[in-house]
Amino acid sequence: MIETLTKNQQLVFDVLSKAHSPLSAYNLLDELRDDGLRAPPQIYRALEKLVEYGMVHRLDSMNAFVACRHDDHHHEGFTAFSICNDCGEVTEFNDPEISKRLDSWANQHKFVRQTTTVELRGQCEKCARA
Amino acid sequence: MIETLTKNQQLVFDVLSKAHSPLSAYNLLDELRDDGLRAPPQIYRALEKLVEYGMVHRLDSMNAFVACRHDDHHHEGFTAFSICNDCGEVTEFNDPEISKRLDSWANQHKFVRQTTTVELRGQCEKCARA
DNA sequence: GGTTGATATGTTATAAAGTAACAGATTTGC
DNA sequence: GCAAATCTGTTACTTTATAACATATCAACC
Repeated sequence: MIETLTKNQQLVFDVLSKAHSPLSAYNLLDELRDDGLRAPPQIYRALEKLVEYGMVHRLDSMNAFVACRHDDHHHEGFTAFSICNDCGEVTEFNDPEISKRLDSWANQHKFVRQTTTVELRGQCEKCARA
Repeated sequence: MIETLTKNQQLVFDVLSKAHSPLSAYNLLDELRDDGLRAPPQIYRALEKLVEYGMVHRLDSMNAFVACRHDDHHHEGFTAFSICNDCGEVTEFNDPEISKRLDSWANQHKFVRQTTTVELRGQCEKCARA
């Protein structure tokens, strides 16, 4: 299922795809001012759709956004992230065992899970060595 | 290790302890205006210490805070949360297997983990039935 | 091709969350 | 009792996010 992006969605997605670390909505706004995006709602609306399509992830622990690096967005379940506090490097991973344990906890407690946030903050290998 | 709280820390902690759902810094400010807390930094400074002591948790996915419900704060590792989007009920849990898998991922990728966010958003049992 | 309903866009204004910086008060350890 | 560290109060500001409303574009159907 490939989504057809609107102009603003495409602009936002392109900037995020080329970025080497997470960008805030206002970082995106700065990048895209010359392309005619002048106000926050234009950015937030594009982000909302991109997140819905699974093409962009929102990092709750830092109020910022990254393009999904998986070829296939829409992988079921959730995505976990490690985020380097020094260089901003973000790595996505998905451990089925963790997924299973969260499911199992939710089932036992009859909690209807809608979204899941898993974020590790710390230092990436390179920054830890430095 | 029992922390001695300062006046403002105690005020903030008391309000959080009595609350039935997460409170934002500004909710706390509203509650505590009559007690002499008039500006955001007073709240944020108290929260910072309380979080450091492990007595309060910050919920990244909603920019809000809850008092820790475990008798012993300072449990090693991290705490996972389920948060009801309807009623705000928060449950803390700690699955050692998840902890282990996250450790294992971090070790394999030489990622130095400093903090961990695990938050499930959805509906609690009661709200799911309604 | 024109009408209609849904979705996307542009804009202004404002709300909500968080921090910098500085002065003064209080506590702690010696 | 003094010095260092910590906590407090305050002003002003930055960053993040949304409400509300008007206009424009698109898709589908007759």
